[in-house]
Amino acid sequence: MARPRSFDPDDVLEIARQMFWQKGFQATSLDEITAMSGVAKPSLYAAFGDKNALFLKVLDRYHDGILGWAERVLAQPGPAREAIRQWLTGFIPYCSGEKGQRGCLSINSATDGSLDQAELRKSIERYNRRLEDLLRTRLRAGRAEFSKGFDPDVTAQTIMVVHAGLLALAHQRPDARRVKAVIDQVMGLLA
Amino acid sequence: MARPRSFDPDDVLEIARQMFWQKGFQATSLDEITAMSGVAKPSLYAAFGDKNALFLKVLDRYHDGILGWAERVLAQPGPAREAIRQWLTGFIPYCSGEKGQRGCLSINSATDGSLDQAELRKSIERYNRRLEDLLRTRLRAGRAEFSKGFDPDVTAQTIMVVHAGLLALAHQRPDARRVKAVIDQVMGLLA
DNA sequence: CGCATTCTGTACTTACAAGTACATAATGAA
DNA sequence: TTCATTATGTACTTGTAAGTACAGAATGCG
Repeated sequence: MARPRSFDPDDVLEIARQMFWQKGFQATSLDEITAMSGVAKPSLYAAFGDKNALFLKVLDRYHDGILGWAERVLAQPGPAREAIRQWLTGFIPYCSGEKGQRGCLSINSATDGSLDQAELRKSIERYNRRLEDLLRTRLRAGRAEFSKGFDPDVTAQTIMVVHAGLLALAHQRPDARRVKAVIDQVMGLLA
Repeated sequence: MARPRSFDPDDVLEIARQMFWQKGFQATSLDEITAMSGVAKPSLYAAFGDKNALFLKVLDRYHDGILGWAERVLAQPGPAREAIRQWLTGFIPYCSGEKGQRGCLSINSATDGSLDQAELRKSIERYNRRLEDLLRTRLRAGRAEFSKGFDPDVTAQTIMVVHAGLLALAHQRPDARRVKAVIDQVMGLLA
């Protein structure tokens, strides 16, 4: 009944994700996204709303990707300890070397002073809460593995902090072995 | 022999620090700094160079402040364990509640896509290295307090990661008690 | 006092990015 | 085929911020 869209919104979101992740929200212009995607600005506005709204969609997509992976890894059978170690270890490629330079889109965006802070914080908070829930649930389920004084709630928080710290320091492109050594040491808390 | 400067550069750096910290590099305009400081743009350019250079001076000042404090706290007599606990605990006001929202200027700036990344990374790297050196030195000096397998080098890295993680998550304004609980748990690694 | 020198304030240029007006193209339905 | 409807592309407006030209003010020195 009307002219169909000539592009796949998911493709554009994927391109925008890479660009926002690489350069940040503010430093990425819609003109650049237009150039990379081949989709003109009025179409972007029609499909996604303004730049803020586009970014929030990109961020949700990013969050969903990480959460999906976390669910898969943390749902594994076997000791909670090993599931969590594997989850943390999986971030090493994103926390070290050249690829680490861009850090984490979620953490990065929290500082961008031109984003709508209210919406942004809600999105990030939801993401952090879900991630922490996954960790806590797994730790509680594996309680039998740990000593009597073990506190799964605080430990889940601590792992979140370590995870955020590794990604915050990733911009410095640390050596992968050092990152691994830190993870190994932190795993000592799961006892 | 010429007209003297009518403002104190340190005052301007202090004002700029607050503004950059609150809103980020890109979102803070020189016009705003002019308005807050009462110093006109040509004077800013003459005194500090362009916006990048001004920011780097502000960042160095910020780094020096934290390093100075860390040196004081970590040079304390007594157990290394307590010195480090006190150092970490001292960040709680900056990692929680309303004041935590702005996070850490150093971590925040690492993501800003419009800064000169080369100079910026050098500055941050120097800062991180010096901080880690302070921690490592103190841990090595207090070796007698710890068990035989204790690794002061990796532990210094881990503390850096936890520190960065707390400040990265600070934007979500977590509860101070939760932050403290995480620190307490991490202190368990110093044994 | 008069002069060289450096700072200050106003007002400007330039560049770039967000968002939009409008004419046109592509579809499904009647 | 014709129309209603929605997408597209060009070109525009608007706002804002970085950086600067230039005239004038404030100092020390001779």
